[in-house]
This record gives sequence, structure tokens and C-alpha cells, in this order.
Amino acid sequence: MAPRATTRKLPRSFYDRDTVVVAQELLGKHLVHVVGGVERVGRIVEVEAYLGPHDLAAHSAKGLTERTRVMFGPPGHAYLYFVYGMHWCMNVVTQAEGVASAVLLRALEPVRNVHGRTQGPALLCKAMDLDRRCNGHDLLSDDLYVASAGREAPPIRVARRPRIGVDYAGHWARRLLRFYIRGNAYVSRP
DNA sequence: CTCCGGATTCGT
DNA sequence: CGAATCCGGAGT
Repeated sequence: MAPRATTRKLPRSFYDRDTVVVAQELLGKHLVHVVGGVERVGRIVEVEAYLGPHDLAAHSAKGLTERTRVMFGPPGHAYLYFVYGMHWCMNVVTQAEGVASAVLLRALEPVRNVHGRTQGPALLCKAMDLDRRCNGHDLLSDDLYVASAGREAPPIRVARRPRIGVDYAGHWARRLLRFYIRGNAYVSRP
């Protein structure tokens, strides 16, 4: 099936840039996951940047381990992790291989075939059918990727706030590394 | 091997 | 505000 003329898959070079820039530019883009012939699509409305091993809130601050392996890999891949014994959360890996940075997807606005709530990183994964099977997945594949939203996409205003749930990270907890579309109803914590 | 705590969510 | 619920990572 030919891709829609109004949306285009983002190239590797989109992810191979400064993580804060990638985070902000992901807002308004479409996350696409094709499962069993069903194309689930959500508009990204809230994200957080995790900058690398020096960022004490980032998983990669613990160094290269089995869990963080994908974060250390090349850009444009999905890093999914399991937390609190029950939840999956999805990141997109940014910057060059060896630079362990990523952007956490925190909330989506449903576009097509999305069931249930999407306000929060774990709810987002549940609604989009994302779990351990997607960890390490190439975002230039045909079943999991991010696409531009098309020419009809409205202009957005971006809000910057501290990241959620990283109080253990000292001064890094106060950095303004959470970004969301101002006024959007699907933001998890406006 | 054991122990600890988490980039969350839900119910009280 | 505390429980749910499991696994990676750190320590013995």
C-alpha cells in the first residue's frame, strides 16, 4: 500500500541531531504502529528529553547495561523500558551511536485506531500496542515510525516545564526538558 | 544469590 | 497517599 501523500516518514537525519531540538520538533508529528494490518496513529503532544550519561535523570546515567543498550545505539530506534512492575514506556533514540540520549513520548492525541487513553507514557504504550517486542525497533521500518503530519497541520505553541517523576536527579530535575503543545487537551499534566 | 527501587497509574 | 507488581542492577 502506498503511503498517504499527506504524511512522510521522518529520515534518520531527523533523529541524528541535538536531543532538545528533536524533542521539540517531535511535537505535532504522527506516531504510527501497524499491528495485524491495523494502522494505529497518534499525534505526539508531550515529550521529555533525556540528554545522556551526564543527565542524572536519564537511564544511561547508570552506564551501558543490558537495559540501556538501545539508548547507546544509533539514532532513529525505539527504546522501550518496563517500570513499576507493570508499565511500558517508549523513547526515540537521538544523536550519534555512542551518545546515550533519547526522547520519551509522554502523550498522544488519537488520530486513527487508537483505543483508550493516551495521556501518560504508559497509557500511550498500552493504547498503541507498544511493549517489549518494540524495544530496539528501527523507526525507519514500515510498522513503527514517526511521520510528519502533513501540510494541513496547524501551527503550535510549545510549553517548557521540568520533567515528571525525576526528583531523585538533583538539579537535573529542575531543568526545563519537558515539552508539550500548549492548550492541547491530551497533555498528561498541563 | 538476595535486595532495592523505579522516566506510572489507580483507587482510597 | 499508598498499593500494585516485576525485573534490572548492585551488592554479598
